[in-house]
Amino acid sequence: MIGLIDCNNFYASCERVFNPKLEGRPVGILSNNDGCVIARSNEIKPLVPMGMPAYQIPPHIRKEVTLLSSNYELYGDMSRRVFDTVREHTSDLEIYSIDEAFIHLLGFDNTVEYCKRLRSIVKRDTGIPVSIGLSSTKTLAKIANHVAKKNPELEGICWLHAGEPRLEALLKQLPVGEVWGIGYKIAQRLEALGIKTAWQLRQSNLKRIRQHFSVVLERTVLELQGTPCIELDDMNTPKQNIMTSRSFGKITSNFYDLSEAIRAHSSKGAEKLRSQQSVARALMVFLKTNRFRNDLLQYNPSKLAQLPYPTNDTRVIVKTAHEALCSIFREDYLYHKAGVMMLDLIDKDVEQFDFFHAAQDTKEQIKSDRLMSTIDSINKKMGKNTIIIGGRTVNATWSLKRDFLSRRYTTRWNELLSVKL
DNA sequence: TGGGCTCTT
DNA sequence: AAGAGCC
Repeated sequence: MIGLIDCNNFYASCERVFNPKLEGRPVGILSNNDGCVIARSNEIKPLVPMGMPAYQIPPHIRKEVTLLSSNYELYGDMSRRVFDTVREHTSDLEIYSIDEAFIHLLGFDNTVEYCKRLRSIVKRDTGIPVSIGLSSTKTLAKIANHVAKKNPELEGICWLHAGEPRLEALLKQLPVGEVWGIGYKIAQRLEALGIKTAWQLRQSNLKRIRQHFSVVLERTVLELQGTPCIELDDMNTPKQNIMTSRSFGKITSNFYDLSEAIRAHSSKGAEKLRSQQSVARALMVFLKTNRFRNDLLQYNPSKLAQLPYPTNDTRVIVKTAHEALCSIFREDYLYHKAGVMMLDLIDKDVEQFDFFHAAQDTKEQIKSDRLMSTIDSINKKMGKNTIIIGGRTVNATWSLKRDFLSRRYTTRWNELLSVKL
């Protein structure tokens, strides 16, 4: 049996752990640059739709709600705490996202009781409320989780047996677009074919689905029928691409703003490569103007650049990215976003023995590795950006807008929660 | 009016 | 490369 543990309103719940005044209040968390609402407490859900740009919230509602900038350092650490706690009580944990994990359980009689206990332990030890959906496949466990959240009398746990009559009734009133893996586009196309509910999808002809759509949807149908066929990557599976990008707090046409942003992004990309023991053979630098500003000229260039040899050396990557930037920069535009993608990644150890790519002098390679791992370990110990390559302006004009940021209560000594006695 | 990833066609 | 998905 598969269980899906999902943290309730995760970002809002994290904020509430350290600021109990937010309990019972409508709380929304904003995307980077305080752009749009990406997470909501239950109380704000009827007032502000998911994804609404903050500036579009009507003033009379804005007055009533608390909006916070996203504090990923806090959410990331709270996520780790939640799943460390879960891991103490289950053997098989597959983390799926910052706030969700699948667990594999034997279907013993008191599974529901067991999950209730787990849920209260997580709440006690981390302050985060979770719900658990149980069923025979991941897709059905997702639906069970949804049911658990919507029906408070279930106390956060819902077990859906693949064969039970209740399941049919439930799937019949579940719009097809709410099934995991079915987004807006596919839902539209399914509805055009007369498939409007999860039940109709479950009963539909596999061959027909395969013909009209893809194996992905075929697997979803099988999962709805109770046949598990969706495998997730292990958390340690190295990424195939690594992207680092940000939109700017303010649009800019200043080359030095852009070159600083690209330096920071490519440097971060190199760090990410090293953390998964990969090297890149190529990278791509891109710039974007603000597509919502019809009054401004649009320009969205990108430049693919080969690295001189497969590498994760910050110095080489920053230099290559800078040259790519120079080749696409035009000064007559106002840029809104810049980023760097690491491409064509291979495992570092494979690369070292790869005759065709052994293009770099071995001594230089060893020196580079030692320098990079020294930088990484100092940054790990002393805080990120303790050592950086090249300069960096604090509060650069391109940096993020985060006007409503809470403290990083769990990861910074100088931002700990203070209590007055 | 986000950022970062995967998969399939 | 484009287009779909997820959170």
